[in-house]
Amino acid sequence: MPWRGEKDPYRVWLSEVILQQTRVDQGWSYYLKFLKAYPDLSSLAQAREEEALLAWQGLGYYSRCRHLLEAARMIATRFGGKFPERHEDLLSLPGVGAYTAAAIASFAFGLPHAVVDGNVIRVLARFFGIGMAPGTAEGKAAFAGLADRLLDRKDPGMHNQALMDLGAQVCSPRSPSCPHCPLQGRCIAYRSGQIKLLPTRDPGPRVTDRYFHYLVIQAGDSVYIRKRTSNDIWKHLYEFPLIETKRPLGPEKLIRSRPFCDLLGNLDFRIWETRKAPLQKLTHRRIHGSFTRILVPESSARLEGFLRVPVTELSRYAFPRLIFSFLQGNPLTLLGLMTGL
DNA sequence: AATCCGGGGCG
DNA sequence: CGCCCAGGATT
Repeated sequence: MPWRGEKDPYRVWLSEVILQQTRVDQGWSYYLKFLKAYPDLSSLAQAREEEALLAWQGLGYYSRCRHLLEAARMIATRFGGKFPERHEDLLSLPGVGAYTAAAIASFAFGLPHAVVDGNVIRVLARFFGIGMAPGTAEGKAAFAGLADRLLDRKDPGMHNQALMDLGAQVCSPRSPSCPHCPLQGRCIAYRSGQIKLLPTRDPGPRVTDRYFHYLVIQAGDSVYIRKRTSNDIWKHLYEFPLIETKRPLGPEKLIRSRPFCDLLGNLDFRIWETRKAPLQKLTHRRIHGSFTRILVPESSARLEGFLRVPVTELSRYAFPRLIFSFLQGNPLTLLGLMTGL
C-alpha cells in the first residue's frame, strides 16, 4: 500500500479522511492532487473552500472536504499550528471520529490506539467467530474492546496497518482468499464453514406496520384527492383522504371512527365497498392499505382541504404505487350512473 | 438509535 | 440493475 510507513500526521490525516468509505484506487489520485495543492497544514488552513471543493469534486461525501478545512483552521488557531497528538484532541477535530483519531495517533505518533474499521471488524468477526452485528451498540463495544486487547503495544502502527491490510487484501468481504491466508488454520469462521455468514450484517431498519385506510369519495364523476406535504413517505405525491391507524381496523369500525365522522359527518353518503390492497413493502415499513369507496351526492358541499378531480383526470397526478395499482384494477367511472346518486 | 451523506464495484 | 460497502455528523 502506497501510504505504508507514512509518519507525517498531516499526510496520514489527509489520506485517512479521503479514504473513508472510499476505495484506494478511487481516492488515491485525489490524495495526490490535494497534497500538491495543499502540501502542508498551513496551506490547507488558508485554502478557499470553493477551490478545495472543486478539487474534491467527484469524490462524494462533500462534508469531508468542508470538515478538512475547518479542522485545518482549528489546528492553526487552537493548537498553534502544531498537529495535536492526543487521541482526545484528535477526536475534537471536525470529521475525525474514533477510527481516524486512532489511525493518526498510531501511524503518526506511535500511540497505542487500535483502529476499528470495516476491514478490522471483518477479520475479527471471522477469526474469532463473533456473531454480533457491528452496527449495534453491543457489537461496537465488543469489537472495539477486542481490538484494543489485541493491539501490539510495541508497534501499534504496524499492528493496525497489518490488520487492515489483511482485511482489505485477503479477508475480503465476498470472496476472501482463505487458501492464501496466514491465519486460515486458526480462523473459527473458516474451520466451521461460516466465512460467508460473518461478520453478521447489521440488522436492517426495523420494519414497522402502518395501516392506511383510504376513502375514495366519489361525487358524480369526481373524486377527492390531496397532495402529501408532510415529511413522510410519498412526499409530494397525491392520495385520497386518508385515515391512518397504528393497528388493523375493519370497515365497520372504520366508518364509526372519529376521523371518519369528522370527515364525512354531515354529508349524505353511502358506502359502496371496501377492498384491501396488496401488502406494500418498503425498506422499513409495511403498508397495509385499504380502499373504501364512498358515494356522495354530486351536489354536496366540497370537502375542505381536498381537490375535487374528475376521475378521467386522475392520470395527471402522481400517486404512490399502492394507489396507482388500486386505480388500475378499479375503474371509478360509471358508479354514479349505476347508483343513481 | 436512526438517518443522511455520494460514489463505485460486484454478482 | 439491484445490492453492498462504510465513518462521521446530525437529530
